[in-house]
Amino acid sequence: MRARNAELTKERILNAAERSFSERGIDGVSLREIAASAGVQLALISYYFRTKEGLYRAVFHRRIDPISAERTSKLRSLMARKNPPPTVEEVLDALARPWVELRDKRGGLLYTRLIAREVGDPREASRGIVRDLLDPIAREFIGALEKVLPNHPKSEIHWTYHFFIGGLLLVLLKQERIERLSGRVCDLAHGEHVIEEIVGLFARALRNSQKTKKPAARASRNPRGRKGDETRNVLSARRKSAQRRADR
Amino acid sequence: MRARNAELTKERILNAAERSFSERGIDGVSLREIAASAGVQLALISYYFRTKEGLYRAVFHRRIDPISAERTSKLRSLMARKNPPPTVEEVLDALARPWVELRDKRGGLLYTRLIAREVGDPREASRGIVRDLLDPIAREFIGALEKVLPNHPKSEIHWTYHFFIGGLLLVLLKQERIERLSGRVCDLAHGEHVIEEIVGLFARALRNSQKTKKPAARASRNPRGRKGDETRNVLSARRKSAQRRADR
DNA sequence: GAATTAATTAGACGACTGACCAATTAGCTT
DNA sequence: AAGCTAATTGGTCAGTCGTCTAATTAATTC
Repeated sequence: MRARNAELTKERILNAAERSFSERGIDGVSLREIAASAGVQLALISYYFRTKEGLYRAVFHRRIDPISAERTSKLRSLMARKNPPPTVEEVLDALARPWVELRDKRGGLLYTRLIAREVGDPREASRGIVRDLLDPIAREFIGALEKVLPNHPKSEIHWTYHFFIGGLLLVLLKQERIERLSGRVCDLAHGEHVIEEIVGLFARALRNSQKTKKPAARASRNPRGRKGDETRNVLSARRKSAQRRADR
Repeated sequence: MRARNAELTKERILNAAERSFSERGIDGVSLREIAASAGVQLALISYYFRTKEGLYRAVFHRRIDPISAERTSKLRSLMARKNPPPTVEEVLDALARPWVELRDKRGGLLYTRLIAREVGDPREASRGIVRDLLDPIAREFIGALEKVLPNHPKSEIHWTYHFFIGGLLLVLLKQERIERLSGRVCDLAHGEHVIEEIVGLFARALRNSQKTKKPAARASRNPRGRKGDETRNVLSARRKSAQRRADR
């Protein structure tokens, strides 16, 4: 007889479900498998989560709140800072870091994969998980990027945001493949390194954009719109480890 | 009675399968659904493709060969050109264009989504479709980027390649979401525009990298390793429509 | 310590799954 | 016109699916 502890039982089910769903998708797993690997009776899943989709949603909700909270609190305190003003690197860092660091925690990789899988699922729209849980974050970060880069056209900010997320998701998802292709040149194991690479690349792209919001409007200073003086110098305000690879 | 035409029947099955698989994944679809939407008897699927996975693989093989061929032929003729030498933009363009243009053809979006889905599937390793069909392309393009950017460290090239693919896949996959979030600021409908944005962004990032392969080795000309003189000026060799947005 | 409630068990339901088979039909060759 | 083979049909197979119900057990309350 199992010890009667509802919370523990739910946790066991959620853990097993998270693993199974992230490994084989919502349709690739049966509730019987989940129940078995959780060491729990099949009917307990229905008892606690009603349906299979209910369980699936519960897996998401368990983890999404802490991450979202960390992300937005990080971003808000960052954007509130006046001196020195927040940099592009810092905004992108606040966007990538919670994901990457979650990956390195126990079970975190599973959840990262689960999110990537849900994002890639054409049926996700009907579930609305992405829309409800991730859209608010997207809006907030896009808004922050627009504030940090006031002269960049809106469209470019949006494009960059989605390229960034896509790149991050793929890298977190296809770790083995990237290592295989790169001959271990890319160091996927250390999250700090991943953050450094992706933040660096996208910050560079944004900084060196030739486009400006209104082509002729504010053309007084910095006429070609590249290498904005004020955004460039705050590189010194970067995070600890980000410096170690800034050769010369 | 159906007209007896084996090729046509196979095509009908493959078309229906491509649609269903891309919409709901390999586990989200039953062979009966595919047979029904193809207007074909269930047993004909087994007859032509043996198993469900056999059908799945056939869907990939039907389309991957033309794309791979187009991509590599484009890339090879590009890399063979001496004067002017190939640019980063052109290499990235040859990488993105076949995908984007396929999307705009009949049924192409379905296949694009199918690939994204397979790439995101944790079980894809066991099938080996990505490894067999996409790894060769990846190696070739990474090699080309290394040739075009001889002073960039290998790792940066690799990272950039994967970020590029990830960004491209996500954008092609989540078209509706991006339009929703951007308030129609991003124009996903025109493939040319998508290519322009992603190629521009990543080329900018690569061009403005501060890193060099061997910090002090080949430091004769272009000592700071940024804004390579020769790569910068060939911007005029860019593709037709790429110019239309190069404001000022 | 009996009553009440929450947690857990065991089992069954109809529906659906992929695979397979033998029988039948149409088109081609000779 | 007959023979042969490829193409197509209708149906069956053993399993598995998610969900539900009724019975049983443990913990809590009065």
